[in-house]
Amino acid sequence: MTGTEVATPAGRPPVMTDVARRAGVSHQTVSRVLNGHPSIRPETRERVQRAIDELGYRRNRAARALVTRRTLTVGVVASSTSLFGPSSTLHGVERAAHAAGYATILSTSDATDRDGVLARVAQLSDRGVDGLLLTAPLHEVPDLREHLPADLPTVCATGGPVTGLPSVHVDHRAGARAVTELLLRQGHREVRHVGGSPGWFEAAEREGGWRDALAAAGVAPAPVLAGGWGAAEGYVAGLALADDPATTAVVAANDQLALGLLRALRERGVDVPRRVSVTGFDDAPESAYLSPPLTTVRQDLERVGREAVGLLLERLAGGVATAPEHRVVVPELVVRASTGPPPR
Amino acid sequence: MTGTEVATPAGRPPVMTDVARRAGVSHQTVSRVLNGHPSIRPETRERVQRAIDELGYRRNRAARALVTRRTLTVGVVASSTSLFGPSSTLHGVERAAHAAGYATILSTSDATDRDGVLARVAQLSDRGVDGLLLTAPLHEVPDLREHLPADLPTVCATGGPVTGLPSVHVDHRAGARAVTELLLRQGHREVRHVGGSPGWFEAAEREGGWRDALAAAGVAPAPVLAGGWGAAEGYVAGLALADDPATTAVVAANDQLALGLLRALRERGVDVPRRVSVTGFDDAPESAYLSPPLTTVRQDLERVGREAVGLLLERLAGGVATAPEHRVVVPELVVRASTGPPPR
DNA sequence: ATACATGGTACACAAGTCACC
DNA sequence: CGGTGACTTGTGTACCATGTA
Repeated sequence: MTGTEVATPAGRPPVMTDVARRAGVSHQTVSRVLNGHPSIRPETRERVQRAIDELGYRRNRAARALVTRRTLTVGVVASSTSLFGPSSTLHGVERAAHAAGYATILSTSDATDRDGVLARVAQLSDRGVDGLLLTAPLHEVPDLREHLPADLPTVCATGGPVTGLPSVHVDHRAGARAVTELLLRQGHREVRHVGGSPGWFEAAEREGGWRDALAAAGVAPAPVLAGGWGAAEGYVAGLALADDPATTAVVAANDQLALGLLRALRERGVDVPRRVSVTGFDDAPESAYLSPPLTTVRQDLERVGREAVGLLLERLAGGVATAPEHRVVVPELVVRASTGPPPR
Repeated sequence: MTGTEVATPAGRPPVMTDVARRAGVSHQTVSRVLNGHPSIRPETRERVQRAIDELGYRRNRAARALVTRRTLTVGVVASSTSLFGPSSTLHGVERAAHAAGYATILSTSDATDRDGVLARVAQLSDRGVDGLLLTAPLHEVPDLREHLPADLPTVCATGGPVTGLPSVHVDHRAGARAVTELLLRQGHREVRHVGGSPGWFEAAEREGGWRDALAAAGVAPAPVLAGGWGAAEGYVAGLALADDPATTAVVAANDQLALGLLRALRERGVDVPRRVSVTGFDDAPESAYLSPPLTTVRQDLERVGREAVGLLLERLAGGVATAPEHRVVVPELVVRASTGPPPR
């Protein structure tokens, strides 16, 4: 912290015995002070502490890790970290882990690629992380559990529950159902859907929620428009929808898609929300400032990250492998100006 | 990788001597194989390798770090990781570091807070990272160099050059000058500026570039509108500008601000670009899909991250402290439909 | 005789911990 | 309370002796 490198006369960074010598105590006593052993006279403790400060002594992490078999590090395997969702989750993870004294090693794996993810996991395991947090889309790997190191506590913060692993996830289905129901309530007789990237649990669940709501209302779902997570895909879908006079409402799988949709509809002179209502999913910070402000579903992803870390810390502390717990975070409908009753 | 935990008969994970025993060689030979020592018979090498595979042996990172004094880990101190800019840089950093065999420990420090950053640095240093990469806004710390651990290779990937440290940064000034010049060329007699968050080098430099261009054209700069990095601040600025008939062009310090501006102007019935031209900075993925598509400045931040890692790796390998190098990444003007000639 | 390939031993790295006084 | 000494964690490595080609 001071920048000036305090060291022993010998020139090398101080070690525990240097502290002991300086404080006039033994190796053992310094260790007791450092690890909060009860039977240490306050005066001794203070003398040791002073020696530590004067020498600028810092415990060597590697040596501790070697003997304690703990690194106070958790590995995080994530994908698509440039997207708003994943990056929010990661932020929550990093903060919560840091607050608990753990560092996070992030390893991004670009694809929905099972072997890629497993390779990252192996690398992190080799690095000696105490636990593992997965946020990559993994629903395609039903036997994931068997492919992970058995002795490495692991939790998921993904789109949905993962077989055999504790996980935290948002109830995307409920969120999508809620927006769709909103539109139906406002009088729309048909609601279209622009899907997220194939292979993502989030995409499948949101589509599922949309279907659920339609089914409950007795409306037959029109074909899903092939999508993705970006504005470009939304734009393409929007151009297609603009030419269809029957369309009065569109549920997009995320806000970026909705942004692209809005652009395409405006370009074609289709008024939102008077002729077509549009909704998103995520509530990205800028979605309140689109034209018109976007009706969407807010999901507290930082909380998902926090809770996932909490779950992991429980495993790290408890040691006992209780049944895998699945925590569900409920999203919240945010109604803005991009939705309204259909034209008559 | 297999998930089945291969271990010695004793039940504990295999260590080097287990491999040696199994291969019928010595401790020393295994080590030589592992570290690529030249004088090893191919046949022996193979026998050792087979033993390693059969036992599922993995070298213990902590033990290696203890003796080699290298962890193959770099620490990254970042702030505002939820913003598009920082998160792009981080992505480049993570990928480049991973490709070079280094893991990254991310430590986010929320504020433009010098002590906060230094605390993160100290924690990472204690963790035994081999090098440090700073992406937090740090121009306020002219004597930063003296406050950092002297023996820890450190580079910056920030808004601008940092005294005494190697760094990679985008030439924000040139970027801002280029957009401003574009507007002047198109005939605008006055160009306003909505600034970024105070305390950020990026914000200061972009404002500087705007001023430079105006000065070169002999135009007196109107007061900067207080800003930030979010759409909300842009919206506020936009409401103020909408009422000013003299305003025909606005340079925003980033795309989010521009998005807020567009929203406010549309709300007030001000046509973009026919009455007012608007530009951003960043070229976020969705900026091509705003209405109208945003003229902006693209900066290759992933490259900034990559190059910063490259600089760091040089220091880690070379050892020799050459003069701090500053690499500058030149941004690129992206002209879209949000700009045009002023109304006559 | 001269490389090369390997074994054996010993110690270092820095901290944690146990038994005993 | 706290000192002493010995031993542990898993690798890296220097040194020196061997054996083989």
